[in-house]
Amino acid sequence: MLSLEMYPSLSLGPQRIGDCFFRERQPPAHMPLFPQACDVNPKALPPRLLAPPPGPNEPATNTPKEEVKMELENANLWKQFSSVGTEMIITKKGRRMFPGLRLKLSGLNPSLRYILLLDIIPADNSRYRFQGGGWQAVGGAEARLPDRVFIHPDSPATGAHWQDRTISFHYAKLTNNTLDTQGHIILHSLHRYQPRVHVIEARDVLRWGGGQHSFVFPETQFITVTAYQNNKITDLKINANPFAKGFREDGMNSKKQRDARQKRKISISSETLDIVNCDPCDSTEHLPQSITSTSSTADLQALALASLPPLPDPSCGFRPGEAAYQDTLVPQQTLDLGQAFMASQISDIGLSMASGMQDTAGSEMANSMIERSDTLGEPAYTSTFPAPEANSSSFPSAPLPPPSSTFSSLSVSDISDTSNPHPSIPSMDYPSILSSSPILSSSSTTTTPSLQQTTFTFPTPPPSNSSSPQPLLCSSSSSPAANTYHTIPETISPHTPTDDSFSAPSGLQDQISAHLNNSPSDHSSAAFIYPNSLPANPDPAPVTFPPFFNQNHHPLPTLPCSFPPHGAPTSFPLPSVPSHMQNLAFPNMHQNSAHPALHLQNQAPSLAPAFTPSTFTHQPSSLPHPPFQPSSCFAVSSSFQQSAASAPSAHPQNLHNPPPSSSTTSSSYPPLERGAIPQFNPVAPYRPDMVLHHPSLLPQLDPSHPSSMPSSNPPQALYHSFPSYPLRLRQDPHSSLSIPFRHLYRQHQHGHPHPQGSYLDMSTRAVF
DNA sequence: TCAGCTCACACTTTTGAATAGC
DNA sequence: AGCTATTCAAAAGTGTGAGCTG
Repeated sequence: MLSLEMYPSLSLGPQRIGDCFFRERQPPAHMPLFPQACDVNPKALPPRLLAPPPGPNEPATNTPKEEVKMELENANLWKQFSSVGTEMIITKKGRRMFPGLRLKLSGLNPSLRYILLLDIIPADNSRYRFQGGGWQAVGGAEARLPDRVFIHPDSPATGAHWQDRTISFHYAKLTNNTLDTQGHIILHSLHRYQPRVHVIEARDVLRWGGGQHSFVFPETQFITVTAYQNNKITDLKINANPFAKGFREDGMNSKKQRDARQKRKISISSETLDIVNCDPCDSTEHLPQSITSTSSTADLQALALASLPPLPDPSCGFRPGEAAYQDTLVPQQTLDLGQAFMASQISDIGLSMASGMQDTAGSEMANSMIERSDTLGEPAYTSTFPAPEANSSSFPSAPLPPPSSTFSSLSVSDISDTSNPHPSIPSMDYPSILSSSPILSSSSTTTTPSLQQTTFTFPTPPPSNSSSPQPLLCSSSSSPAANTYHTIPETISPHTPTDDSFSAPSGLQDQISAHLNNSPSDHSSAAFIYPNSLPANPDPAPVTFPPFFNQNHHPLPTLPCSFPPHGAPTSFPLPSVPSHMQNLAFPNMHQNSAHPALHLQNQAPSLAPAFTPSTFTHQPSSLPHPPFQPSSCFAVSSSFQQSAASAPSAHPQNLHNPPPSSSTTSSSYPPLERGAIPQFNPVAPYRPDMVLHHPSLLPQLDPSHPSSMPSSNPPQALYHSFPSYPLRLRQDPHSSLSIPFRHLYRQHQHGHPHPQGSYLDMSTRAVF
């Protein structure tokens, strides 16, 4: 839990609470629902919405030179599921993910604060159906739903906080309710998705900036379902999830127990009838049970009887404990895929809980145990996710990756090292797409992992913590050495020519450069790395933005909420930017695009790209399905590689192998082929000009949809019925950003705050 | 007819308040 | 009075299966 003591900057007034945020277990009182919160008259807000930035004299924190790394703690469990074809139940009310994401972070600056986000993006453009024991792509994906982001409840927290414990996102819930008001992550059923975790440097929840690191673990891909399709998955979940313990063979809710209950009910009914009919059958023995027992009591009795010798066969045929007793004698069936082993390892969840595990739900603990057990005997990690074209659900087994996925956000080049592919994982088992897909054909020979270049550098306010060595991103891009993130572009695509590919208008770049040059002291002048940089894209010219953070802290004059029409171009004015730069649109933010615009002045650059799978297009299923490469975590470095997008090569088909990295030690996984995960293909680079003037580049969902039609007009909103509620926050009097935190809101449920953390809806849809 | 979805159900774990003991 | 441990009940998380829907 957060505390004001720990995070003084969180000591915002009520408006802060009402700002579409909800925090886990916070007092529910006085928390207006979103979007009402956004309608609050800004003028009524307390003067100080955000903590003042550190003073000029305030010591800056040093940016840690250590690479930010994220490890998937329960990677083995994930791999077990992935080897079968992970399915995630989604319900109207929201369903937790199991397995959950259990992560370990390292390389953070202990004194800086970070926000951890979880978002889930489509893995491809297909809809799936479980046929013939496997998943088959049967058509095109449905229109993309509002992109919501789950904010880890601890956010923002210091790097020390994140690194001292296992980070779990088990509170995040998935729903298929497109009208969901709970803030859950909305997904389509029978679609394949890829979770992503973002680490964003931030002074507090509303002040994001600095470096961003995005991590993708291919083994966490899953297909959403409303009911489990694959029995193997069901068995795995039952045996791994403590909440489903009752469904295990020896559980009270196992099929046999249920059948027994059913029989007993039938018997009770018939017995009751008999009693009513004055049937003299053994009333002294079972009548009390028959009359008073509920299924629960009957089960308890049955359980108690289980250890007893068989009861004499009642003359009436009513044997309450019979089934239960028999059930207990039935040995557990051996589970496929090492389930038996798993079951044995987690047979006593309570034990594991008692072992002193912290910060984990029971399921997570079970996972941990499973993980440990996996390290001893790890099953082959083979993904059964189908290759759409292959028409086959079965995949060859792939060699097991290292027990854990570790990824450094800065190690893009490492994983992309084509010259030194990981021998341990010669082939991936999410193959089909890769080999068959023309898009990936070029990359099929490369070991470069597909990277979602969602991380980018971003102006960071000076650290308030004097103990901090240096500000993470205090310097402009002009001084690469100063910022560890600035080096990412080169790191990612060292071999690519520098340049040029960045399509930002030269004028814009000049302006930015000029601005930077003129504002040397401005921390915000740091280079901005836009996401979705293509590995192939070599040299993204770093795009620098004018300072987004105004160091001067003034009362917030207003907190206007604008409601731009859906489909309207997601552009936002940048006060401190030249007039011709005022409308800076992010391609992926368009309504019909996967990710609506993020109207964050100082944050938009960092976030919008981060949550924008630019490569995801609502293409017909006929499109080749991108391959899925399990095994490694794709670190998304925070460098900006916008150029990739603009360059023709940005297209997945034209992707080039990233340059080999000199250091491969940071990643425990072998390099993945680029584009293994479709949406992570650096296809859609950020190109303001393209966005504004090249509608054809926008995602095409429905030909009939206005947004899909080429036109000079801005793309139409994908979700017409849902207004957007950009929240305009002002961190200083000089700049006002239209913040697209449309779904940053707090949920009220039965008068209680949302217990599951914070959600940020990146879409244009309103939560309410 | 059927695939997919919703809901109630029973079981389980988790959580927090109440209580007891020191 | 304050702290810790225990107990208890409510809330919430599970998969299942019947029923509904298009």
